[in-house]
Amino acid sequence: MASQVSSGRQRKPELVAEALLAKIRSGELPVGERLPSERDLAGEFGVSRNAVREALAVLQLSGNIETRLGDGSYIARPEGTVRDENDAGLVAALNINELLQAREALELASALTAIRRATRSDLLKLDALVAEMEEHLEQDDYKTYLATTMDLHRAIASASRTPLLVSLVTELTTKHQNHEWLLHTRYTPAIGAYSLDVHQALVKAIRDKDVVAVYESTSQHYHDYPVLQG
Amino acid sequence: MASQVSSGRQRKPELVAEALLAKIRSGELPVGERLPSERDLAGEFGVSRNAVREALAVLQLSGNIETRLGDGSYIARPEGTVRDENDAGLVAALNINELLQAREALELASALTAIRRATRSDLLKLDALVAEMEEHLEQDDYKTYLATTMDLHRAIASASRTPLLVSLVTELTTKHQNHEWLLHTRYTPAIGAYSLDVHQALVKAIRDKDVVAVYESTSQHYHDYPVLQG
DNA sequence: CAGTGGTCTAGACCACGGC
DNA sequence: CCGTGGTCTAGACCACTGT
Repeated sequence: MASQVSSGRQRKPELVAEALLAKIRSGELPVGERLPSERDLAGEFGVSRNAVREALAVLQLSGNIETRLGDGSYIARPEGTVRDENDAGLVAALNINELLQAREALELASALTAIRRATRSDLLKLDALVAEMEEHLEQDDYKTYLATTMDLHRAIASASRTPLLVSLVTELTTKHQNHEWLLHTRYTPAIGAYSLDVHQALVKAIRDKDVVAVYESTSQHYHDYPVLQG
Repeated sequence: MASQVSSGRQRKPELVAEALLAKIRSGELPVGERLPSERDLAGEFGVSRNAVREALAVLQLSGNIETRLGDGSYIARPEGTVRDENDAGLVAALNINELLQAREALELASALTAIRRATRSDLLKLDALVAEMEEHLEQDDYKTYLATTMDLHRAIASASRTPLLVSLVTELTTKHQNHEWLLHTRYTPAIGAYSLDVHQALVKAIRDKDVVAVYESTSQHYHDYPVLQG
């Protein structure tokens, strides 16, 4: 029955879901009301029970109905407020302090996750970056030193094998690098040496799988970060 | 044919998915290899094509295979290896396994940061949510229990006072809830009790400012998460 | 008990891709 | 062209819930 509706490019389940949603919106199906059985709905809409079930599954996901096994489906709420989150502007909206807080938290997560997931080659890469930082510092090339520091943090994120962390840390460090306030930070040999020390400790802590040491070195890193507070 | 397999309590699609996953892990199906057609797989496993399709849908969501219309399905990667490309899309682009990894890392960061920043009222709110979880569990209302669990994780993120973490954890838990139906989480009283235990330990660890305990309870939480493919 | 949702089947038709 | 995945159907059996 219900000969193939060839015209519509929309799938049957979607059409059914929208029809039911319309009835909910119009008040024809008030909250708490019990829906007809799946078999009845199939007959009413001229589709198979499978199509009806898929439509109901969608409405369940959006929280519009609630289904009870052996009983029936009930209207849960008149209009599901659908969450349409977009993380595009998420990072962009952060101010300086929030960005620093975010970096601290995310790099802590990266390092702790890297403890469990880093491969030997990951660790070697971290060693190489620390060595590179050391060289830049010896040549008083603070600018390159800073850039390599960012590379290190991105490498740690990579070692965590967590795609979202890689994306976020990359985005945050890049934004960090691009901000002019970073250029205002005055690196002296003493500050540089201290910074290197903290990063060496961080890498060592990851290799030693020392959770507490990772936590402390990360806290240290940001607590002493050369930036205006407030 | 293939009369009702009454033995297994597991659904056919899951059995098929696990069988295919085993072949992938064993190397019998190397990366890039093309799977037999859905019709052939149905014959091979003695199930209907629908069951095969549902199994393949799960493997697609977890990123193990890639399906091309009119062509076939191909092995995308052997296991939790990462996909390189794109930084756009971010959260939206994550599959289930990556989403779980991201949640673990971010919630670890939230909890650890909350150790330093949570106020007394934050802690009281966490207690309240744990108590609520306890009640839902006593009533065997696993669905509401799960929802409250997500609330708890969001509350912990709030307690970290880190805007980006709040946004991300909210987004991830919401997306997770929408995918829950595919995970076919089978909550039993034993699993529920264990889960509650882990969450209670987490909140206690935050209050005690016990870094190691936070790390361990978070690891525990996700290590034992009821989901296909560890 | 009868009715409901949960699952699975066998078969059909379509649109698309490669040969 | 043929085979593939994408969709839908009609019907079946099961486990559960309400009365």
